[in-house]
Amino acid sequence: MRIVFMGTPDFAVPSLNALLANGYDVVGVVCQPDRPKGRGHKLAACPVKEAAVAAGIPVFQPERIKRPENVEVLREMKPDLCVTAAFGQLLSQEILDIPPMGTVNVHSSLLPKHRGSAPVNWSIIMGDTVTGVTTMFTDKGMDTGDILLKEETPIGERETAGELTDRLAEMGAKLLIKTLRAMEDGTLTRTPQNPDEATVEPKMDKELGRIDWTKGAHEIDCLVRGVTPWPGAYTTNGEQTIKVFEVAARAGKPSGTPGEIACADAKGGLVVSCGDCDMELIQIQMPGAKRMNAKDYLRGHAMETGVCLGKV
RNA sequence: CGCGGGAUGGAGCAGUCUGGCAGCUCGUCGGGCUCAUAACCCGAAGGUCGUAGGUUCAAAUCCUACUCCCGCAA
Repeated sequence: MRIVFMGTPDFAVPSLNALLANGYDVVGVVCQPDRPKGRGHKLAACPVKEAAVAAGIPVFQPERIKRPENVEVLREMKPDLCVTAAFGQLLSQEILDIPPMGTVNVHSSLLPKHRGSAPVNWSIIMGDTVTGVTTMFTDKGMDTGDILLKEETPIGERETAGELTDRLAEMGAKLLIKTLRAMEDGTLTRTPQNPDEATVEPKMDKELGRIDWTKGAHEIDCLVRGVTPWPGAYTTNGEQTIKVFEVAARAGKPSGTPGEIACADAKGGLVVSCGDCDMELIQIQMPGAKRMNAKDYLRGHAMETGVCLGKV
C-alpha cells in the first residue's frame, strides 16, 4: 500500500515514524515550505521534513497544495492512501479524490469538539478535564469528516499545551496504526459527526496570551497552561512585557485590585491579585533574560508592590 | 548581513561609560540564639569575570575575532 503522508509540526512526527516502524510504504511526505525562523532569519525545515529526510523519503513542500501543478505532483505519487496530521493546508476535493482508499486524518481532540488548528490549546483554555485523539476520513471541510476511532485521556491539572501535545502525538500515532489495521481487516466503521456538538476555534494568536487579571484564578491558570509554550502568556509592567509560564492560585480573597502586585520579594515570591484571589507568578521571563523562577528574578531585581500589571 | 539584550562563586544581579582591593540579595557549610522556624546573630568556604588574542606599569572594564544564551520579528 503506497501512502503519502502530509503533516508539518512536531505533533505529526510520531505518526509518520509509526507508519515507518510498522512497515508501511510511505512513498512521499508533503509539508509546509521552509520558513524564515529564528534570529538569523534563516530558512528552517519543519519537524516532519527533518524526520522524512532522516528516513530518506522524498519531501514535497508546495506553498499551496491546491494549485493544479501541485495536485499533479501528488497524483504522480500514485498513493493508495493519504494520511494527514496537522498539515496546515486544507485539501480540495480534487486532491481527496486521488487516493482510492481515501485520506485519514489524525486530530488532537475528541471530535466534533475543538475543530480547527489549535485543538490542544483550546481544550485546556476552555477548562476541559478530558481530551483525546480522533482519526477520521478527511473531507473538504475543516475537520468535518466521518469519525473512525477515538481515544480519551484526562488532562492533568498542571499540564501545559506543549506537554499535552506531546502525549497526544504519541497517542495519535498508535491510534493511526490501529485505524489502518482495522481498515485492512475490513472492521473499520465510520460515524458522521454530529454538527450540533461541534465547536470550532481559531488558531493561536499572540494577543490571546495577554492575561486579564480581572478574570478568576482558574480561568487565568487554564489560559496560561493552554498557551504555553506557544504563543505564550504574558502581562505587562509599564513598558516591559513579562512572559508568564506558570501561575498558582493563593487561597483567600484578593488583597488588592486586579493586577496589583501584593508581594514581590525573594522569600514571598511574586504575588498578584486577580478577580477572585491572589495568584503567585511562579515562572516568568523578562525581556532579554532567560526564563526563570520569579523568586530568582527577585534576588537580583527590585519590583515595587502596589503597582498594577497588565495596564496598557 | 532583519532589529535588540546578555555571559561576573551554586541562583539572580551590580561593577564596564571614566582601567587601579571581586561587590549586592540569597543559597550552601560551621557555630550561636530559640519550645521552635523558611526568623534573628556570628563566622567560613566557594570566582580561569564566556573563549582566544591585542593595548597597558596595571584589564571584569579599552580594541579585535570567536562561542553560547535570550527578547522582538517570523
